[in-house]
Amino acid sequence: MLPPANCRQCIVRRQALFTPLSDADLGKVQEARTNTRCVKEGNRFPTQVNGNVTAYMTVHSGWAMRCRSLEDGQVQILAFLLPGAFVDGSFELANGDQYWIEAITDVQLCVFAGHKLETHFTHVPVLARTLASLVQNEEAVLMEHLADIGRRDAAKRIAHFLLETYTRLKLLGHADENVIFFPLHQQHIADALGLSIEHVNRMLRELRERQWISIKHHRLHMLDIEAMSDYCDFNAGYLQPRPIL
Amino acid sequence: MLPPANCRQCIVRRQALFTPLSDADLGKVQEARTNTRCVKEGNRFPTQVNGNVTAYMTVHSGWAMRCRSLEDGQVQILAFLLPGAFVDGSFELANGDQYWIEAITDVQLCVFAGHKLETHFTHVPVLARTLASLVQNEEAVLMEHLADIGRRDAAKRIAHFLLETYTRLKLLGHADENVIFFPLHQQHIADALGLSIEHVNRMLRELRERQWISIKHHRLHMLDIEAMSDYCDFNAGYLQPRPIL
DNA sequence: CGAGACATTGAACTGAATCAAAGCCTGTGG
DNA sequence: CCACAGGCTTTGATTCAGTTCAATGTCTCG
Repeated sequence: MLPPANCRQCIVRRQALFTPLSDADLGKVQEARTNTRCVKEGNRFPTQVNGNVTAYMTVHSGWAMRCRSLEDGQVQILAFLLPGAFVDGSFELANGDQYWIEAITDVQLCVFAGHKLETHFTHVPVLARTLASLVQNEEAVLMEHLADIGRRDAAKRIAHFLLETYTRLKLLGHADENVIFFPLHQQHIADALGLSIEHVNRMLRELRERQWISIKHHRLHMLDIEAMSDYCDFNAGYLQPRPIL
Repeated sequence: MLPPANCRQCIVRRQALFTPLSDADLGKVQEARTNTRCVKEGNRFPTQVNGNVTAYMTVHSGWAMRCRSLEDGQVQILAFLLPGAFVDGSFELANGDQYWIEAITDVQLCVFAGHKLETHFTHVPVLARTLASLVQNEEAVLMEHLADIGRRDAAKRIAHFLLETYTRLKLLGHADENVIFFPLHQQHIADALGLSIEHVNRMLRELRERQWISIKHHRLHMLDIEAMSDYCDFNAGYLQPRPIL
């Protein structure tokens, strides 16, 4: 799915950084968008485009992940980025060896020239305020993951993760009839939740045998959201975007 | 340590939200500060003061923690708040049963009227931009905790946590000669790192026997930062505040 | 048809939890 | 000045959730 030439027509805009912008302000933002770009499955997001430092990007379509590698070769997936995600790549730029962002499926990116967008943060106050809100929403997800990994057992952890992912996509309008597109392999789930791939497999079987989920051909089917939410204490509250004032 | 009546003289200001403000802008912020307040050890931060919703606070002195409780009674500590921390309490306000902020020592707070500060976010663009940067720095710490809990064993996890805490205080200018004030009990460490208190005890002994640390009378002494950093792959890069543009 | 990538299963092992007692301060009151 | 109560810390023994190791199965694609 290619991004349109004009940001005004963009379908992910309402979930992204540029939600509350007036038509005039949106025009300014459009100027900062230097280009669009496809990152192929398995590749890392660019930290530079055309020789310019490009700290800012929006995921227009596809799935990506923010990664951290430890010195013993293990990988921790810190977050999954879905359409609409606004990425400030400056952190990865500064710590490129240990942190990076990688495409899980092919990803369409809108790339913004760092210095141009920074200018807008000053001239369009609501933009900076929206950025802060977006980062806070991201933070809420991270905090819930922390509770997940720190205090829930493997089965609940996985159940919670699947419910969260389903709900995020639903809020983005990408779920129909309790089914979502789900490109993750068991290794991704293991790396995100701090488990071994074999144990993920066993626990997924458990959830399958309870008739709560079914995963086939990269489609995740949620068969009993209520029972599952109850089981792992999932409450979607933390996923609701907080109002931008 | 009481906050001064005038924000211009505040010693934590350089680490906090109001770092880059001009004298005039600082005056505006000062108006939004409705009062200061002491939260006693063990008590929760206020979500209301004088009947007003007070979503914003700065920790002027003392230690606090952001908590999440799960339905089975377990607690996950999501973050420790140190002097200079800027707190947007709106999330806790909306999810008060499950999320809250609690004082570990007596804490001096500066409290801001939500609506007044929001106004300044619009009129003083750099303020909103700074907020976004602060939240991003917080996020970096959270991400590192995720890697910590997800992929490091208990001993490394604790070593990493102690190094992080020491470094954060050092960056704030609160460390002298490899010693910091350290009010945490073993239960706090357990709840932050997803371990049992007994295991925390055993692993602390291990670190003590290696002559890496010593904890006495609420003082943490770092005896061999180099060896310990090496052991647990600690790299302070993620703690450096990112530049506010 | 064969190769490679991913998923699945089983058995043995282990890091950390749990359960159960002591030990050790610190402050309080007789 | 001593006793003792309560909150933390320490230690040991046992158990268990989750890892590791080792195959085997299955799907897809050239």
